[in-house]
Amino acid sequence: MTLASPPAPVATRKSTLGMVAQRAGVSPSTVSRILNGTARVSADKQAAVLEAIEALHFRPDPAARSLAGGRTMSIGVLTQFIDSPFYGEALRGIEDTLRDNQYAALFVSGHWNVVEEGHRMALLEERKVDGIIVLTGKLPDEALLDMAARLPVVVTGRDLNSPGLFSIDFDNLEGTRLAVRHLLGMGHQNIAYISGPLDHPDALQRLEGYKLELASKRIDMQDALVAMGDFQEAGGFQAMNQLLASGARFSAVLAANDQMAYGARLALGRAGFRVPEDISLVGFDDLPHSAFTFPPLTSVRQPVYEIGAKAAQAMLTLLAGQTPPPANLAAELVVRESTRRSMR
Amino acid sequence: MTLASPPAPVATRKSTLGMVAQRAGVSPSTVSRILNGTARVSADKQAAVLEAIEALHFRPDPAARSLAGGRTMSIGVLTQFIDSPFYGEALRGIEDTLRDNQYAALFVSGHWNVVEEGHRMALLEERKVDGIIVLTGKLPDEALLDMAARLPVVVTGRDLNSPGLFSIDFDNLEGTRLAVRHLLGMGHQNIAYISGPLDHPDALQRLEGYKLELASKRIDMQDALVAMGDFQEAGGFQAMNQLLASGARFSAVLAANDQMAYGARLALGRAGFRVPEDISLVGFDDLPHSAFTFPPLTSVRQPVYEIGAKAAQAMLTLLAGQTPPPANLAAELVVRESTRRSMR
DNA sequence: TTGTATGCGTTATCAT
DNA sequence: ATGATAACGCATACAA
Repeated sequence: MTLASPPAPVATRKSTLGMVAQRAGVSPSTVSRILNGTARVSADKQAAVLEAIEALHFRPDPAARSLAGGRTMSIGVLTQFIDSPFYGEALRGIEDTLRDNQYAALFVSGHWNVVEEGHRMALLEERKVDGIIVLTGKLPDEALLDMAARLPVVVTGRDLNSPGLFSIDFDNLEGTRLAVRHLLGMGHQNIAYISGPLDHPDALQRLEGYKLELASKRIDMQDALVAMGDFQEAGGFQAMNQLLASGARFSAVLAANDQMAYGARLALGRAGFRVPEDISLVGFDDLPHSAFTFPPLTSVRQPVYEIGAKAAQAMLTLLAGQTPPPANLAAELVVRESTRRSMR
Repeated sequence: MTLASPPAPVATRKSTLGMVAQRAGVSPSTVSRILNGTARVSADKQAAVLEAIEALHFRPDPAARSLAGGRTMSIGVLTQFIDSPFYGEALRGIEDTLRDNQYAALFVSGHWNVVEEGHRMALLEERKVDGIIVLTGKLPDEALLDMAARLPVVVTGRDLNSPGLFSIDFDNLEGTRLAVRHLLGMGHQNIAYISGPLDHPDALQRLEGYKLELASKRIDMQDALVAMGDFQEAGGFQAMNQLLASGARFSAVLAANDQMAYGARLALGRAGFRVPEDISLVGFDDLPHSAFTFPPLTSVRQPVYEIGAKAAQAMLTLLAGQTPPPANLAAELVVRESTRRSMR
């Protein structure tokens, strides 16, 4: 070992932990400890290292960390469609929160397909993410529990807790109840319902809320008033046409999501019905767009951005070895101009 | 070296390249070579290794690869808002294409803010992505060129090519020209325009197209017919109100994107104007939703998913050391029901 | 064509 | 509290 090495030129190439150690006159381990808060170090060394990090613009290499068994500072996020209008806001909430904490998000899409979701989860694990946030999806609870045994997991859309697994449920059931109550309160006795595909957890819960609220008011649900959609505009359009063609009587329509409500609104217009003069219409999700449809759509609002942010926060808490506080984000009804008192 | 090792238990823990080599009876380097196609190996060894990989379910560790200076098999994607309705489809195109080629996408958001975009680019480089796809944004060309010197870069929204840099431009200018031509052809002489924010590249190009088409038909542009929006519904709404309040005469409105067109349509409706009977309305982007507004919106369509897919393909080509073929995705006008012949 | 040896940047184990 | 040292899993120069 040569005694006198030339004074370290400031960050010629990419600086490493070793270079920081050298410049601060400490061992690499000490630098690592300071970086990770793994152990206490004396104040003076701490200062020297911090100075060196600053001077060399040092940033730990995620790959090296990963290899050495440390944190990768990245969180996997299993979403269903990267361009989902609904979950999109949640992604933003997650991204913002993680970024503020030096974590990077690795987004993958499961396309509402169990097999694909499984593959993506495996990919995330392979990539050694520090934790996984699952936005709803169709994975069986066991799969999540199983994953949670190895990695912190936060999941939305279910009520399922265990050590290492934290869930934030959507208020789907209460959401549709709110909507039905609103319509009932305005004198609508016959409320049609456009459901999402029933193999979809959100769809199931929302339909349940519709039934429950009706039942609680002692109104019997008419099968002829329920049509199936696909959670897209096209499905809402078709479902509405079907409802119209069936000859069933109704003065209001509740769609299981806003996109289907948009489609239904078009079908209604085409058939010569005015909204809300002839038929009242309510959506679910309160997409940003819903305040600007014609007429603006009454819709059930879920604080999706906040849910994403809370999910990310919960993940950080889990990562810190603590238990996140239960998160309950209530749905609320945003009344706009697509609903009015029944004239019948 | 012991002669008889117990028959390798199939993938007890995570299998490594070393384990594959051992099982196949070759050296680790040979396995690596086969994995990367770095050199030719004899057919028999090749087969043995492939068999072992299969049997052990071996998947190379991205972190280790990265550390050793190899590919990370991940591509950074700089988008502006992870939940953008417009670019969302491009993200899907990118994701699909990359996934089919064993690459993972690392999405980051720049929020149309040069500084933030710079930070995100740095983050991507830190994470040792193999290449970066930039969806438009405000980064100066030099920044991209600079990055391209170190990493393959594919960028949308500009016309800028150099070794290691491939660009796919949107057809913004021709897009608005198409829309104006359509309106002109229907007898509309006074066409109002709702522009996006002018510090936004897309907005600038689209406005230019509007001006150019008008000029080419020897119609002089009236400043009073141009209002500024923010590329969101709210901005379109306000801009439309402003246009209405100004007392300017026009029989058609062209909005620089669909979201503003939605807002404009609401403002029009509120003011008692019918679309298209009183005023024709054209949007830009042809978001999936536009086929279902009331009335369905005539809009300029850009094949966004395809652009995303092409960008990803171009990246793969670049990664393979080749030059991607020039990609020209033409815009087209989708005529729906928000436009009709002028009655004046 | 194939194998050996070395290093990538960090964390963890074990000393001290 | 701090330092030396050994992995982590892979790619690659070098040797054969």
